[in-house]
Amino acid sequence: MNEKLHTLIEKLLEWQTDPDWWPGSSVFEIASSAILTQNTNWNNVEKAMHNLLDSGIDSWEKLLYDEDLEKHIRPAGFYQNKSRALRALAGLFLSTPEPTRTQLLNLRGVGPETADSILLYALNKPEMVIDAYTRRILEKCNIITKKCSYDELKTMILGELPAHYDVNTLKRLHAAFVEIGKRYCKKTTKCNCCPLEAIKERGTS
DNA sequence: TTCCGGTGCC
DNA sequence: GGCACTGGAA
Repeated sequence: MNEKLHTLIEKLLEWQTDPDWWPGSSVFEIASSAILTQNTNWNNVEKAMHNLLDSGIDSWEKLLYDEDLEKHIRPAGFYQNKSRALRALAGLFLSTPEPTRTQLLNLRGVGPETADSILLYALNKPEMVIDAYTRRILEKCNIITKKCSYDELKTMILGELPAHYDVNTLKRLHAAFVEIGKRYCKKTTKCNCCPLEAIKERGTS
């Protein structure tokens, strides 16, 4: 039990963020954008998604056989890696509509964060997403160090959640991390206007 | 550790 | 012109 982390999570859950904040109206759109957003500004992801949808690519089958996939997703960057990952994901979803975490992780270009994003937001499975925002906020609050692995951090956070947490709680918690990360906890800015500042200043427990 | 990468902000 | 952006692979 980490008192400081527990308090921070309680605080974040008080935000009452929208559990359905992740843009996209289908499993295809949500899961595809999870690939596209890897280390990339969301603004660029939207451009890539619009290119796909404007070209009539709105299903795994169409994406799999689209010869211009690289061109369409170009604005999202890393387009060679991401187009390969998208095709791999399309193949998996076409054969298995509800893939497991292990199946997702076996795809080249799908790591733990992308897998958890797809499971939580596209398939409504109870997984916690650990992203750059989550990590940065917890580092600046002196709750973790850089050495903390993805799985360690995920386990740590799940251990502080209310006993009967559900999928929407996980979505709202991650949404709150993203919100704080985007608005206050920038990489190069200070913490003095952050709503979590009080927690940061509190000593480690 | 380094590479993949276009976009927007400073 | 420099750098950050909801990562992942080798």
